[in-house]
Amino acid sequence: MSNDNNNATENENKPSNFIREIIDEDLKTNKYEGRVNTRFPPEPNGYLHIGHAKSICLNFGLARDYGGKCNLRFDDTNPTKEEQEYVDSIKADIAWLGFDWEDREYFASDYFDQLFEYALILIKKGKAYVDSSTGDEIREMRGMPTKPGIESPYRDRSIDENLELFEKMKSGDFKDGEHVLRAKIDMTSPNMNMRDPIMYRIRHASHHRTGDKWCIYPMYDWAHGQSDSVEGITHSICTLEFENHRPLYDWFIENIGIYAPQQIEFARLNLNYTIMSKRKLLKLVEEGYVDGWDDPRMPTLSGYRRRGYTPASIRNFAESVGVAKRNNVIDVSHLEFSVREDLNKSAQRIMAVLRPLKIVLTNYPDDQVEELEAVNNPEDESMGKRKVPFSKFLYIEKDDFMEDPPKKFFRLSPGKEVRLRYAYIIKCEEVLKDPETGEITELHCTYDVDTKSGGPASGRKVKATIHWVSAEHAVEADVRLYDRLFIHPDPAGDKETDFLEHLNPNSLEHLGNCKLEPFASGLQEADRVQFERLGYFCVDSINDEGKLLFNRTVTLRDSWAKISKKNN
RNA sequence: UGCCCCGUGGUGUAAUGGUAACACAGAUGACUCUGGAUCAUUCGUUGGGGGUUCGAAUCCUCCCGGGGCAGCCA
Repeated sequence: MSNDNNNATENENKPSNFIREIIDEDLKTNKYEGRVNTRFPPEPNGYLHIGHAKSICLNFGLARDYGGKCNLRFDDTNPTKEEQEYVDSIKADIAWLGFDWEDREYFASDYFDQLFEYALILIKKGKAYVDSSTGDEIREMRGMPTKPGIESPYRDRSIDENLELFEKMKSGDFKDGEHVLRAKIDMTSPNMNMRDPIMYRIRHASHHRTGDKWCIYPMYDWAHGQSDSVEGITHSICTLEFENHRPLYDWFIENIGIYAPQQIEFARLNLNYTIMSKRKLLKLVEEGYVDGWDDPRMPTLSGYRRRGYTPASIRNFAESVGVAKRNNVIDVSHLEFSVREDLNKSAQRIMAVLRPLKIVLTNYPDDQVEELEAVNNPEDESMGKRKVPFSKFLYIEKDDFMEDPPKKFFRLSPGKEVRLRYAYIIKCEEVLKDPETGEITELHCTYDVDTKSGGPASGRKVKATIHWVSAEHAVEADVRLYDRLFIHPDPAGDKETDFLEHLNPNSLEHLGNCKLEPFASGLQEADRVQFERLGYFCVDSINDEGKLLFNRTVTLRDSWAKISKKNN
């Protein structure tokens, strides 16, 4: 049932975008000998989220469509934040999304030796120097966006002295922070990134891959472009905040004198009612506001996977949001549309009663059980049919009965009729209540024998058809319903308010007494089904007693919900 | 307030000097043994001023608005 379409080869709806235009132009002018080589460069300091999915689909999609390649490269230049666990999860998530980096799995740390050699070149050219100022001093001298910086007193050290000090930095003669290697560019540049940016810092920290081999680590700016260059990347696609880094990216490559890829920036994906910052997501995980990186309420790929999203639905979503340079906030309804569209075509239907209300069919023979035929998926005839047992004692959804219904309520109420899906039309004759609490405990109904589905009078129309489960045959299950994690459309938008204050206290509801038709007993972990009239659900796990636990992926579109909301 | 980027319906994205389009969302209706799906209809937009042009969302210019940059983070 979990037949994930796990190759992202389908030619989904793909409007052009400015990046494709750049590539088209480069191909026309033969700028890179007709090559297209992109890369997806995550830092292994957290789990991938839906924003990364956009970048993955973009980079791998471009490579696929232009007959090029896309590398996976871990940008692991900061040993204090990075872990193997994240490397593993990132690879798993990309593979799940349906993309294949083949044998091109690289790490910035693969290039530490090469980067060191490049640094030597710049030092020898008099274009890099060891600065022995403190962090505070460097910050001070950098100036402000509106004010030029001033040059460090160490800026004019001799090449020999720089060479010697840099070697000593590498060999561990200094403590953290004693020196840095800086590029000698222009302390008065209006672009802060060009004010003698730091290339290396001393960090006596163990790296998840290089261990204790290094105690100097390259900064992002010093590592990224050169890594691109070494790999022969043609189009180095990154997000908008790196726009001001491009002159530096180009400067390093030009001054070392190596192959020059082209950096292109696009607007990252933002979704309302959630956050995308890895730092904040980490906080939710570490402080227990969610169950982990893969909590189904998280915007992580592992969260969506556990929630029941299909890879194709996320790919389609990522394609449909487009690529541009303007900041954007996408409404979650786009994402929800994307899963529903996919699951509607593929999901097995079953009947499930989440909040059971007992029904007795007073005129139905006591011991009779009928096997009724039900359609597995009305959108896909090839999925066939199944049998559903019907008997005198049934459960229906509490929401499907109202003792005192409003105008447009079409479902069951005293004296009214509804059709039980695939079964009979029934009529509510009597409402039984708990004498203490007044709570409705049971409904006595009669059924109309002639109205059996497919039978002679089955054409008789009633306003509504509701789902049901035979009490004696019901499979017990737990179900988790999810709502948005935050009540605020932009939880992190207001710098004054802690984003945690916008958490939705009702983002998770656990239902422990759900009744499912017998078909459910054959379900496996990660299987996705539609509970008719309710939504799409995914098997989270099955406990030792064999009891199923479901996560609700997304509700069905629900026009009644809108009507009843309007009435309130 | 130095530099860089960006302003197209409620949201996102197209239109690349020639009728402003597509999707989502909303509304209405048809159909329906899922108030689902499907189908039809509908709502609504080029931030503002000036300029170039037969013709401007598109080119120029000024203004306004939004975002980014002051980590030894990426």
